[in-house]
Amino acid sequence: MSGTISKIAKQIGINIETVRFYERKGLIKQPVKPLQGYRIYPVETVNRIRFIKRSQELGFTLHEIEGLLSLSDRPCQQVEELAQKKLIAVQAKQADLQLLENALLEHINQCQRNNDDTCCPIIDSLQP
Amino acid sequence: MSGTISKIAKQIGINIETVRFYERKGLIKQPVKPLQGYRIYPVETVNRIRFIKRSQELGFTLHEIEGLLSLSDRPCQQVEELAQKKLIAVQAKQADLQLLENALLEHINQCQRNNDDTCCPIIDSLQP
DNA sequence: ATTGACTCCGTACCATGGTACATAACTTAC
DNA sequence: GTAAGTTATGTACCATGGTACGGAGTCAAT
Repeated sequence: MSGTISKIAKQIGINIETVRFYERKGLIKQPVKPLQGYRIYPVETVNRIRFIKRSQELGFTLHEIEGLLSLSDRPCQQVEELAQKKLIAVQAKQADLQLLENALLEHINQCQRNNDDTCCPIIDSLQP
Repeated sequence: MSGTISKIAKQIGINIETVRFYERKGLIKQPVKPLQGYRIYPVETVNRIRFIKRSQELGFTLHEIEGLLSLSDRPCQQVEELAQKKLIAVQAKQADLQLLENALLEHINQCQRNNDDTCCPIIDSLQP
């Protein structure tokens, strides 16, 4: 679970440089360098990176993820407020995706009803 | 409909520089410079830019749009396949967002029932 | 004790999708 | 015909999210 940078990077499935990039961005904190040996990245940091990666898959930017992560360091009251804000962001994103899905579905449907192989409704509908 | 660069940019609602950017990217072709006067962007180019913008709204990258544009002479099937792939990705993203929304809602609830102001378990449950 | 693998650190570079700006030439309006 | 507005052209810069690399230092095994 915990380990040196290459161990945890491999475990998570990301590049070593990405770990360092997150350190530079302040998204994770760099473990203290021991007098002897290499830095050991604790489980919490590994989990934090996984959280970042999962959030990215959900369409959050690193900046937004910073906000999500900051939830964990604050008193409960503030956490709730931030969570509410994020909830609204998530719901807005869902609405956007719904629009996108509808548009795609409509275009695909038109395409499937099309017998004329020489023209495509998707292309046509995108062209004004 | 057709016009000089600033006319058509304003018409489409984009920056002049963006038109030039698309020229540099090869997404549209630069009209021939006439011996007298400014370049005139034909209707086809205006339509092509609108196509690019509409496609972007549907979540396609410029690279994918290049593919779409080059496919426009090809059978409908290939275009449909591209749209199908995009649709599946969109639906997966929606499902993930639904999970996140549920998690946020649940933890906002927990937060409201929580009397201990020093700890707040919101983030932990979002972690893998 | 030396080789090979890994870490550390800084800096440079990459793609994506633009945006800005300087300078000159040209066009249009008055 | 002169000023104001546009165009033309090249180059530089921006944010985002990384990736690569050079030159140390350090570690583990033979």
